[in-house]
Amino acid sequence: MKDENSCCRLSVDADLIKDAKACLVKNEADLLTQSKIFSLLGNDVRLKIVRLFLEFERMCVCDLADILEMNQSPISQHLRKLKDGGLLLNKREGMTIFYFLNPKEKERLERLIKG
Amino acid sequence: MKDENSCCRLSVDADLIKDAKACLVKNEADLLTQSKIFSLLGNDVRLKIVRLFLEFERMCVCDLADILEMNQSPISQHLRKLKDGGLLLNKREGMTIFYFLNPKEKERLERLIKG
DNA sequence: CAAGTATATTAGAATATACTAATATACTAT
DNA sequence: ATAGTATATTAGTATATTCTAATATACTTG
Repeated sequence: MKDENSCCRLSVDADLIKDAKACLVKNEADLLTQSKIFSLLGNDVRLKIVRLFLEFERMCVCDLADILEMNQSPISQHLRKLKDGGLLLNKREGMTIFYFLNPKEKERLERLIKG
Repeated sequence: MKDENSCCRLSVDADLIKDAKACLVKNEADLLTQSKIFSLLGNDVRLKIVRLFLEFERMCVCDLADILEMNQSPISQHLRKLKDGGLLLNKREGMTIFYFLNPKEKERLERLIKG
């Protein structure tokens, strides 16, 4: 009789299993943060947006709609996700709401995207 | 009358739009590759799997099922995606199919995940 | 070859994602 | 205040994702 998920080698690798579990627990805190960021950058429209902000200081929704040749609504929705995820901030100036990289995340994003 | 997506500042920022479009075109090639990798790492189970492979040379499906306390089937499905995405390779040895990092991607993954 | 085992695949359900189209909000400026 | 404009939000639809449960595959080994 064997565990539903385990093959017969279980006893041999008991140490690996234990060590690996410990390894995950140790990194649990930032793992979810990290996967959240990856999933934000895992959409090509959002990745384009973030890449643009690495080159161009600040842009408004309709700048991006023009650049990406998309409607304003989906751009706005992506910007919201990026803002909710902490990657972007925004600031109104007159009629325009400018978005820009959250300075706290800029270095990380540069590292992730530009290498 | 105005373009559906554009606000009245369009003419002012014509250069930005042009430069930004050029910027995207220049990076188009690796942008999709990059967003594909990010989306693979944007799932917390897959991120855990890849992190584990950065610490432990090679593991089989049921190692991972034990470690992550998940059924074999979803693990197998995630491994397939990681393999299809070029991040993992595998090799049968006796009864066991071992997965391991694709050496061509190891450095990139280390950079992305460990910083 | 036959039986057993590790792994892969499939179908299906629940949920999440990303768009369109329409509308609401919040500000500006006369 | 009123009208106008930039942006945000909502409802709805099509598609994608991720799991479970069941089954198929491919190998090993007696």
